[in-house]
Amino acid sequence: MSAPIALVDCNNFYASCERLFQPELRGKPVVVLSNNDGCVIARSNEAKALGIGMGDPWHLSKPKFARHGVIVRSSNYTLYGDLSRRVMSVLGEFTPDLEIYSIDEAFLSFQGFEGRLERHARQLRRTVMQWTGIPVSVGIAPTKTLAKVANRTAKKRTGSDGVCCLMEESAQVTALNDLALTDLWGVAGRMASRLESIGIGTPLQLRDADTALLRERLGVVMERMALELRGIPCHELVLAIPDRKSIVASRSFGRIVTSRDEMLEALSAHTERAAEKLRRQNLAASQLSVFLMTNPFKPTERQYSNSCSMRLPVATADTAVLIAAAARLLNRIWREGYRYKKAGVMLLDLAPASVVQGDLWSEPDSPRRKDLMRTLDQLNSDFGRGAVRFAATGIEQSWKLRCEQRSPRFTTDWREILSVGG
DNA sequence: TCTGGGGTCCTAGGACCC
DNA sequence: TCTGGGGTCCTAGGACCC
Repeated sequence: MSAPIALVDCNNFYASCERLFQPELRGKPVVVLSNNDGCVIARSNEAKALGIGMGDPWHLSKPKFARHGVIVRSSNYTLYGDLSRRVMSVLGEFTPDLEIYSIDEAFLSFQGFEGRLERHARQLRRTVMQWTGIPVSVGIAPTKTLAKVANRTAKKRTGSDGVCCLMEESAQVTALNDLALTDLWGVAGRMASRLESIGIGTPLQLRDADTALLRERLGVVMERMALELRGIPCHELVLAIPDRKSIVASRSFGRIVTSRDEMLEALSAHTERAAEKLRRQNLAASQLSVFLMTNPFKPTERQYSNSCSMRLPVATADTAVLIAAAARLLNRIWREGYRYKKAGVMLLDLAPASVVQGDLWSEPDSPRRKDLMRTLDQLNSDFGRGAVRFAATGIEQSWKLRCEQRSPRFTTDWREILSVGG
């Protein structure tokens, strides 16, 4: 039997956070809205009971909310982030083997607590409530996928005291029988349709399906899913926090954007935020991508969406360089005459900045350096001295890493962009 | 008028090399 | 003149998650 894994999940996390500081919200339907107050991203149990769905657009739901006295809050991510850290630190008191999976969820190893798993879970639950005021549910099972099922069952079953243990096969069958395919962690609408098309209509049927067939028809993900449902772990706890592989900064516009200048301003702001995140995590990016789009919810309007990415000549976390590159990319995909609703910047191909040591400046005659200097001169003439100065800093820090890891092809990409830009 | 933002993993297919 | 096939790397796109 595999070691027990517990999934601790905060109940209606954002709504619970709002309640913490406004006790008068307790017992009432509460929803939290997304950026720009666009749509519902969290609901208290009372709000769920009213049939309010995740992602419901606020502007369509307003009358209903008014009718039922639903209390509405704009989101406050600083608050949620802070409370999340507090909850996680309490969980850390219970075990060092902790994987923080998302802002409101963590997987814990319960190894060593066999025989008193539920008692241990109840104590954990009480402690988190006492120390942070946030209610959590705990699901225990031999695999992560089953722990997800257990957590869901704990939330749903009345009288479960917020804890559900699915270490026994019979208990697993009972719980799985209560679920639809799309209740499983990793199965959404499209995959459910594909499963149904090969005769698998329930979680139990998926568990018992032929794994070779699953792999052949649907890929390795569903094969693992079946194994996990049988209690055979395919996903281990990830105890060390891995470096990010990409960083995104994007926003829907509060009001429609139609001019290139305004778009550039927005993208510059996004790039700045992304670069800040990058530096905070001590990383550098080698690739940058920019995207923009009109409002897809308005089918009567002419639609346009596009994206463009480029490999940077060096890995950098420098705001000026990244903004200069983003401006170049915008020139490529900008089309006049559309009503833009959203835009963003993505940083990719990230590497630890601390590994990056440079010796470019000690090799004054290196052809790569000359290549780069021409590029920088061009940047300089386009974006002013600042760009070059900052770019030089970036190169100094990252040249060696680039040379070791990449072919020199990137220089042509970079110059191609420079020569095409408008 | 008004529909979020930030991530990960897997796969297929093309480029390239030998 | 004949004109193969396997391995690897990279990218774009799909699907999913919170």
